[in-house]
Amino acid sequence: MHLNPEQKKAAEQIEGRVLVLAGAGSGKTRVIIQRMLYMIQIKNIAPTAILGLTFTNKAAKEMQERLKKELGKPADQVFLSTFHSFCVSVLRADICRLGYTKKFSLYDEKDIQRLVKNIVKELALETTLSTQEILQDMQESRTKGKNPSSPEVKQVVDRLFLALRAYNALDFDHLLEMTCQLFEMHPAVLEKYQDRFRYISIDEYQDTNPVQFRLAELLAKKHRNLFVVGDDDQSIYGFRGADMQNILRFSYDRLIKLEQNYRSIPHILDAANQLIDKNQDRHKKTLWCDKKDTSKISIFHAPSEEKEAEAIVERLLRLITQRGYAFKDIGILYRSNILARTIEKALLSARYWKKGALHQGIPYEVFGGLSFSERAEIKDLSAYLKALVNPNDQESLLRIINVPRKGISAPTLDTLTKKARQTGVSLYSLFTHIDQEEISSRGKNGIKSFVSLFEETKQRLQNKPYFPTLSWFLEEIDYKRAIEEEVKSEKMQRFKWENVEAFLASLEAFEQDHPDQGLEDFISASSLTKTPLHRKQDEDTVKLMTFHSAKGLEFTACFLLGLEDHILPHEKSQEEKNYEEERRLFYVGITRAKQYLCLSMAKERAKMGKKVRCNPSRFLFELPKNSLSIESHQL
DNA sequence: TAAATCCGCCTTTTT
DNA sequence: GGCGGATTTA
Repeated sequence: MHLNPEQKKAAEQIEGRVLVLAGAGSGKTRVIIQRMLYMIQIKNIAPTAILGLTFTNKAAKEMQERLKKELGKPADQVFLSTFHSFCVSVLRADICRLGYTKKFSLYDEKDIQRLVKNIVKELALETTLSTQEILQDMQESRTKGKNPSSPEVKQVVDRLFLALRAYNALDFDHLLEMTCQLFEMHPAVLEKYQDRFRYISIDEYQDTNPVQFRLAELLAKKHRNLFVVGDDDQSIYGFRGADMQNILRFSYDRLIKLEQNYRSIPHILDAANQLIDKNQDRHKKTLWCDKKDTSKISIFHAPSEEKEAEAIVERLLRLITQRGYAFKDIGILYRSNILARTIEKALLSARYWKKGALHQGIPYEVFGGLSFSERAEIKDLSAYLKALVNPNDQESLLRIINVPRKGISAPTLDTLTKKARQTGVSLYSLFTHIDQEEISSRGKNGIKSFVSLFEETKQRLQNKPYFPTLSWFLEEIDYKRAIEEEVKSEKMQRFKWENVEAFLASLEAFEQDHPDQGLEDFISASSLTKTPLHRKQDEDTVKLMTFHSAKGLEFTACFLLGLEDHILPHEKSQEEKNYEEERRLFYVGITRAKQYLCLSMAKERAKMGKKVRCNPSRFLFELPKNSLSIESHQL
């Protein structure tokens, strides 16, 4: 692997605090991999002393694979994972010091929302804040590591934490918070990790929030070897608590800028550079390349969103027929998911010739929407497992106690949960002595049959493998029939059942790959990743996704659509006068393209069922005219 | 308890 | 315009 001089500097700077500002397409993953190789092969550093933190599973997996290709088996000893998975493994070992047990459950945002809703209802707060606003305030105060803005919200947060503790459950933010707490309250534990991971690197550092910052600083405090890579110009997760100041004010011993771009042609880079230069709050850098292709960026204005979509499809087909591109070389990107609708329709009805035959429908995949672990049936299955592993997990228990339906009504459950809270007894232990409760006999019978099956399943789960027990359990509760009764369309039933099978298959695969790990490890691994654990190959399809999900990817050809004021910058961002992040978002979109980039907008667009007139995005006027080729929407 | 209707939402969302 | 969640109704 050849490195340019700047990349080489970065790869060979092993000691101290190093900040690498890596522009889009500047080969930063290559640098991280080379650096690890250099440490292990040249500097004789033990692979186990290296920790690499990333934000996505995809990035972690890619790094592990690339490292393995170069290094072989020792690559497995390098600890490469997401912040969250790293925290899970720390907490599994030592969370007992914080009053939890290692079989804790993980709650996702939806679970927390439900829980908070109930808490708000129960507290009957005298406040004008909606549950939504409370959630938002809570979220913000937590990621920023400060106090909520009102006493009511504080009350809700306190209550939420009490509930989570009683249920032996954590949410995603908690994983980070608790790990920090553990390290701060138990220096010996921290020191164990400091001494093990003497060399730490963090990817996409511009996306760290204050808690992640704290965590990284704690880990690196003793040996001071912290290597962070990022691009402040690509910080687009501010709305989730990411704090750009972390990268802008990182105190470094050495700063290295990677500005040579290996991805895009000159006009695309010119446009990107000139656009982002309008931002004030940034480390100044300018991307350059040595490519000679002088093609310009296409741009057109269509009379309607339908016409815009058709015009994109037409251009897309030209790329295929005239330039020999494959579908998978093409990305269609937009600000928000709703914008996918119109373009999908146009892709479905497109007709084209391929290998002498007339085809209808361009193959495509839409990214985003409900991820695997968020689908109702998958949430049911993991709720079963969570409750089996951790019977204190009241939320999971409530989710599945009446699935499939067995006559346990909401009021019955309300009575029981209230009693559980007041007496400090877990809901499940009330279930096991249900005869003593005053509830309907139908409810009693339902709960009794649930408890006996549950107990038997727990017995069977004492022994590995778990997979046959789960299959047996699903047969027992006749989950397939429950799905069939729940949803009408046959297509949907099939889809859901396939998901169930995929989940079972992933349990089986996990057990084979990790024979020494427990069921709780499988559950957290599967709730920390969006896709089922085994993934299909990259198919030859056009990819549709938001600017946000496109970060880190590249396409030979890119279409950015809906570039209208109110969409980009989004109207809700305008209220906060926060244009800079929106500009970065556009920058991320532009820099995804290697050879061909097409920008488009429509004069009118449906908004909540009504057509409204739209103006071109103000950002378009910031691009160099010389780099644009203004076209009619009709070719 | 389950079906029917009504209401309010609608930016992005690595984990 | 379309979806999920909550509330009302049978």
